[in-house]
Amino acid sequence: MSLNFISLLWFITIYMLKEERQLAILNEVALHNRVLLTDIAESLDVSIDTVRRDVKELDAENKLKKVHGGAISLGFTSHSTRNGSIYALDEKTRIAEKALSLLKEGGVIFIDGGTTCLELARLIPVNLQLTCFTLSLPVAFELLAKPNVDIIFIGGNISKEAQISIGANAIHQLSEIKVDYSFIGTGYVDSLYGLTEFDWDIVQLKKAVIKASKKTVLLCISEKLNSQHRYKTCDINAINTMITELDPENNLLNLFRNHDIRLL
Amino acid sequence: MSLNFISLLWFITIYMLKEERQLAILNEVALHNRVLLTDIAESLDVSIDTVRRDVKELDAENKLKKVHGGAISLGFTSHSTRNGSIYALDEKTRIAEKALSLLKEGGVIFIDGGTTCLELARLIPVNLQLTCFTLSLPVAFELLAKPNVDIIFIGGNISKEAQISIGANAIHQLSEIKVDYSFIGTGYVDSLYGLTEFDWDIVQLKKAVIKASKKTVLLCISEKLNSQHRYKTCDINAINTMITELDPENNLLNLFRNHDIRLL
DNA sequence: ATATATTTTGCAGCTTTTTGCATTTTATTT
DNA sequence: AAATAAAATGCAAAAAGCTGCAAAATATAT
Repeated sequence: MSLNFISLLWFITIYMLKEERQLAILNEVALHNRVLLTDIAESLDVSIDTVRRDVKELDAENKLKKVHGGAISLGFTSHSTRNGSIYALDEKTRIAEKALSLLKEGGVIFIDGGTTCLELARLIPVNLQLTCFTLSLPVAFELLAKPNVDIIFIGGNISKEAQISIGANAIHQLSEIKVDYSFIGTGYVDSLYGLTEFDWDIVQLKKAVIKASKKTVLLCISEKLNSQHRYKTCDINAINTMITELDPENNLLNLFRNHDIRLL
Repeated sequence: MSLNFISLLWFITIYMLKEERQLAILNEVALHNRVLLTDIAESLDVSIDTVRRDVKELDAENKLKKVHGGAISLGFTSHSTRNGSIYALDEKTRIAEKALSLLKEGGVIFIDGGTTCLELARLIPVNLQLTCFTLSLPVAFELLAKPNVDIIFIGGNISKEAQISIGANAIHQLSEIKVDYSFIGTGYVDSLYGLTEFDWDIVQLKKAVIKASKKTVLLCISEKLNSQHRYKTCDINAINTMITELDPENNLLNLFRNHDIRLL
């Protein structure tokens, strides 16, 4: 027992457990799709041999792919959903990174479809324990790679273009859950007209999602700000937090400051 | 032009893993269908010899076609989900082809998880109109490519290893549907002991599938014949049609002939 | 708590891989 | 056929990987 206390002390000060180290490596790989053994050795302050052995083990466990001089993500090689180039990927990645800060160990969240939300799913740290609802096939796929994430897929009719469940069944199932946070995208957003969509079905779905959430987080590239369309999902006030790739103080966000909404 | 971001990457990291480089080459080929070795060498800032060797390897792996002075895309052959080599793929393809003969225009079917069933999903003709239930993420993904197939995904907890919905929710939803044909796989099958599985959860699910089907079709490579495990899904009589890669008259199937089961 | 076994880690020497250059061979073009 | 471009070949330097080993750390047993 007292030994445990000592190892805890060690952990805090200098020493890192093998498992922690390997998780750190996996995290790095998940985040950047690649690592160099030398970089890891330096940043974790262990010899390159140790890193090499770690990577070898992780490779044997199929957690990553070891290559000459480093390691790459498994998804990077095969069909990680993002082979087809995603529009404004950099912005979306930045948004997703900010959203990560809202995630808490053991939390229950919902992740919407769309490339920005997919990016969020992709960036979830491998060591974070979460329960995650989704109705997006690509998101579910991405989450398969996270050993500590419980995935619950909301079934229903699958929309080919959006690759998500839609329809009455999906909506009904949403009505039976309540998550801490939902991370959603939107087709259009305006400080006055709120969130709007081109598609009526999608609106029904998003309404159900918002109703199923204690807090709703909107992930939205700034390009979509001050745009609107036919069908309304909700008022801007229904959103608790809005994350764009911009600095929260950016002038482009001024119109949103009057509302009861947190900008990130 | 489109390689600019890569040279930026290079500049920042000073070193690029061989795999990354090859991925970049593949990307360029996928994007423009043709590349010149000299261009690649310049934009990736490596010698032309290195590029040449890379392209040679990629060609050997059938990722692209090497031509004099450059490389060209293979065409739209391999861009499906099946990169990871599937065990006994030939056999499974033959099974799936036979299963296709049971599909009827406008039919309502269920497709199980597993590589054999995935192969069936892949081979569904693009012009065939179907309504297709599934609880397998890979199957759903594959069906996205079929414009005339309505996909209904049975939601639930997602099993990471099987990549399917499991649990009470999935089972309950299955209880509310009835399909013309279900195409299922099994872990083990024996003429005497019927269909068995290693996993109890899976058994519950398959029972629900069978109950939800007017007719049940078992897709099963002959290697699994006469094997059994702990938990029982159903008697062999519960199966209407069994499809293996073998000729229906093959002696290996003799034990199954006594039962009220159609062999294909 | 102490002693013992097991695992982990870093190091040294040696092997393998990767890469760029020089040279020769092969292919393409005019 | 000559000129030119591309590919193959051999080679050497540098980087990375592997193996065995001893010290250190951790786990287990007494």
